[in-house]
Amino acid sequence: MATIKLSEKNKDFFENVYAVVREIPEGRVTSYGAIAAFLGAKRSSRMVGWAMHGAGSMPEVPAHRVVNRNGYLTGKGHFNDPDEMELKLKAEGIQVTDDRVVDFNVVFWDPATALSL
DNA sequence: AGCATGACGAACA
DNA sequence: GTGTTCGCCATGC
Repeated sequence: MATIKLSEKNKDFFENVYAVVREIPEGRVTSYGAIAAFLGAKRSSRMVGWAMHGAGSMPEVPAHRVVNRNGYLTGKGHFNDPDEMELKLKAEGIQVTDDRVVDFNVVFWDPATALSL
């Protein structure tokens, strides 16, 4: 169990990330960079990934819908079960081949376009 | 306090 | 188009 100590400052960033991820509709995916950019920290895509790491304790955060800009399921190994990510995506109608989202450009969901600040 | 790492991304060769 | 390097910034040792 990872004891996540959320400092007030980080809490804000983490919650922003979670809020965006929660808005990802089923059958769609987005990228760490897109979320980071939407939050105004486009160069901190790594922090988004770190936020997802904490999201493991956040059941309501569909982290499986977040992949890298290449459409690869880079974070699959961080789930409880590595296959869980691919499985969930397929269950939502997203085709996954060789750990990569098929038609990534089509199912891609851009928070900057779908959401408003 | 300093060094190494990381669910990434963009730039460069 | 592929491979390598740097930047980003929080976390862990």
